[in-house]
Amino acid sequence: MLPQETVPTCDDDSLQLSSQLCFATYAAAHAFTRFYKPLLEPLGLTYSQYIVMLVLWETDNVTVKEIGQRLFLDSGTLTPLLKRLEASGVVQRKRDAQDERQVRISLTQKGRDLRAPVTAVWRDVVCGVGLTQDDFDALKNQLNQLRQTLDRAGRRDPR
Amino acid sequence: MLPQETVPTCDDDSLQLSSQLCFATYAAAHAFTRFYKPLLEPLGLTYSQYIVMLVLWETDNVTVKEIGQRLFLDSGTLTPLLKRLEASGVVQRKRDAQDERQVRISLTQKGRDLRAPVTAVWRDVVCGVGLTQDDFDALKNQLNQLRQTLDRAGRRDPR
DNA sequence: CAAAGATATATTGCGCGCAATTGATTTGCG
DNA sequence: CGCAAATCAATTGCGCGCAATATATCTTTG
Repeated sequence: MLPQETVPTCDDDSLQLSSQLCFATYAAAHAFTRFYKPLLEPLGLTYSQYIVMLVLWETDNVTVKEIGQRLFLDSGTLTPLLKRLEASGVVQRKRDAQDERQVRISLTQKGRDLRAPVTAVWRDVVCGVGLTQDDFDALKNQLNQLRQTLDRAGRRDPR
Repeated sequence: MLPQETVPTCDDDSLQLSSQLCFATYAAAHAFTRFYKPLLEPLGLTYSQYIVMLVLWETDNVTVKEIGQRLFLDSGTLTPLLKRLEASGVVQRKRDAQDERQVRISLTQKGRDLRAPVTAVWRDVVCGVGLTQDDFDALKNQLNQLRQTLDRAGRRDPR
């Protein structure tokens, strides 16, 4: 008998909640935001704002578009979010002088100062997930791979 | 040297987007809903409505609370969602005669008829994720485990 | 049986995600 | 150059998630 690629079964029973990889992903993602919420709240950040700040701590003075590409979010999500971050004083929004279509986002001192307490939060989360380094990385890589596959398969006619 | 549990590192570089398991989970979950959207749209369902229907196809005539427990959602999310499902004619909402606090959700014929086309959608998704049965199940189980760990760790003083 | 507490759903308010559209700016092409 | 197409951000509209609160109903307890 030849070794064969076993594709997940598609019989009738498979349409159960417990069989759904999508639901496991969905539920785990929401569990993460629930877990983060009380930790980020004292810092005045939501989970989505937190991942935007991660981008800025890595690369300051980026455009809205660049943030969107890294986070897979669009301007409809980012514009109001960034305005809230600006209102709370952690970032500054400014039209690019060279290309006035773009808006560049830069950290304020208050924004830079948030990095240390957020690092502490992140330590809590790492402990909270209760995984070894290897399992942590393996799971992360599988999910990144899955996202990429889904997004590529999702574009119609990907020639 | 003793074998030791390797906890994920917490040095300064770890606070990068690419190191974040939470972001990988978050992004994969949104990729799933993006992938599902054009497939479910012709059936008049959103992704969230889809997972509610999964519950109902497994167990008809359940209370809002039971749906919430299975999906980790509360009444603030479910009540308006179920009203929309009722408005589109796929479910019926009715106060329980024995306990008037409860609202029981049951499928209409139109709701039962949706099961077949949704099974077809699910086949598309299974192919879209491009995983073998084993990888699919393993990833699903790890995510379920992760969700459980996060939710348990999240409750303060879990005595 | 009445009051107190527990339970189930509904409502309100806020912050996302995202599709679709708009407006401003820049680029590309004849 | 001049105008059409492309690009970027903002806006609008809708459907979640979820905390906090409100309301109605049931249960428990004295």
